[in-house]
Amino acid sequence: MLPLKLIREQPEAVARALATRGGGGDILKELLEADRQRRELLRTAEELKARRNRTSEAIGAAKRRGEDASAEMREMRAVGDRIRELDAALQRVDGDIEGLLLALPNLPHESVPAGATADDNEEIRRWGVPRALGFEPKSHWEIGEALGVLDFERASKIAKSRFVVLWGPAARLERALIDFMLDLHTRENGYTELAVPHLVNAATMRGTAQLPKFEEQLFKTVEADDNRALYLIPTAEVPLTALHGNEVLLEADLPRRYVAYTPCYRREAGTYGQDTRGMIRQHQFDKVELVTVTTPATSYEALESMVRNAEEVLKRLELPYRVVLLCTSDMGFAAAKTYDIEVWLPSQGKYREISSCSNCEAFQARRADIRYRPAGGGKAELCHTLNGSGLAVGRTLIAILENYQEADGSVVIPTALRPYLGGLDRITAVRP
RNA sequence: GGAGGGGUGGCCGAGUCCGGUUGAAGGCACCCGCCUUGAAAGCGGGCAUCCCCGGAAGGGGAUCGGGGGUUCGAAUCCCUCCCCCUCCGCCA
Repeated sequence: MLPLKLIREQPEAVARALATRGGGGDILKELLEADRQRRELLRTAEELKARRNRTSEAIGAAKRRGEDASAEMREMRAVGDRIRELDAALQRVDGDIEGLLLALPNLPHESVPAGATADDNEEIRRWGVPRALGFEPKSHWEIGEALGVLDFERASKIAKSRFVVLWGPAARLERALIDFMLDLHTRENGYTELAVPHLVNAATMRGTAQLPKFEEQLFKTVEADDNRALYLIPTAEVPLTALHGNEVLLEADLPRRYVAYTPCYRREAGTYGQDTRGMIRQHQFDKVELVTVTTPATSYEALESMVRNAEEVLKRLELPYRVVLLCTSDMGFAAAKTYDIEVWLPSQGKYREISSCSNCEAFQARRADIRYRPAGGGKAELCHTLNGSGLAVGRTLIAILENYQEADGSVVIPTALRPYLGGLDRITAVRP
């Protein structure tokens, strides 16, 4: 959410910034008009309330003196009715403004390249060299199905498409990846591990900006009273960021750096044609998520270190990747600046997203009310919130299957992971 | 699921029966000053948030879990919803 004051005071600048993300102009116009209306109503209502307060006090004083105040009381009854009308009108306008504000995306940081499509993203750096396989690389689903460790057929039987069952060594590999990532981030990168609810309420989803705009992407529980419905989290970013909602933290306690493993649930509405085979795009996938809550002065340093923390996972797994700075139109709704990390997938001959690290600045903090008290005391200020995958576990598993595939169809386990698999160094065929 | 208790400022905690100078006592924490070689203690003072008007000084409004109602006036009365705690039952 953007501050209304900023929109009121610098409408052209906001419009320009939003235009680079593709739109928002008409919403801005509506907002400015609604804001004008609101302030007019507010002034009138507050003048009447001031009068009522003064008179009521006088009535109280008169009554204590035993004097008659029925004329004033009659008058104030009429004033009260008028106030009620104005307040009702005000409430409608406030609701409109809230709805409009919730529909506006964050403003991009000045260092973000303006662009219309993903082609305008900027490659920042590459690490590692794709291994020369010496044979035609197979896709992860070909590898996995041949080994009997990825079972898409049975998954769609018991659920539907875009689910998978992992067998034996693949299931174990996934668990190993989770452990490996959590250990790295907690022991070496300074994050605190949390286990969080996978179902959250609507207010929480609003705080991180999944709602109201992206409801169709969420799985939701059915309740007799819809207001009490819960949503399956699409990422641990949601509970981790909302954790400090309606709190005032102390600057001395910042930054807060959290890591959590959770499954993520997404409807993937509108992606019917994309990545239909394999487990690139699933309704349920595992992810180890990093979240930082910090001060505005330190949030961009924090973004850089978060990307490095996520990259470290790929380095240790010896998977080639590149880091990409997303352009204005490719960023998520809440982000002011985003780096994607893309891992090499031999079967596709290209890099594919495996992590996304964003600084949301105060956008989520304003919605969720996450503030901090500055070290010297004084007014509480909004925090900046950041999130990043460290990493998407399912896609990491894919990357291992594809990058470590052998001519005989087996898959070598990356050295760093072997201690987490009881020394296992290779996946060979199982009988599902 | 049943029975009871409770939600007040950064925290603790009065006030709610009997509505009016209570934005709210007191304490803690915090900030400034005095005292002190320094610190502590002690003493004095300050200290909620948001919104609107205003260049500022300042003025006004709202907020005692949320929403609604009664009233000239509500932290206090009424309705409703939410959350937390204790006990019983059930249960991984």
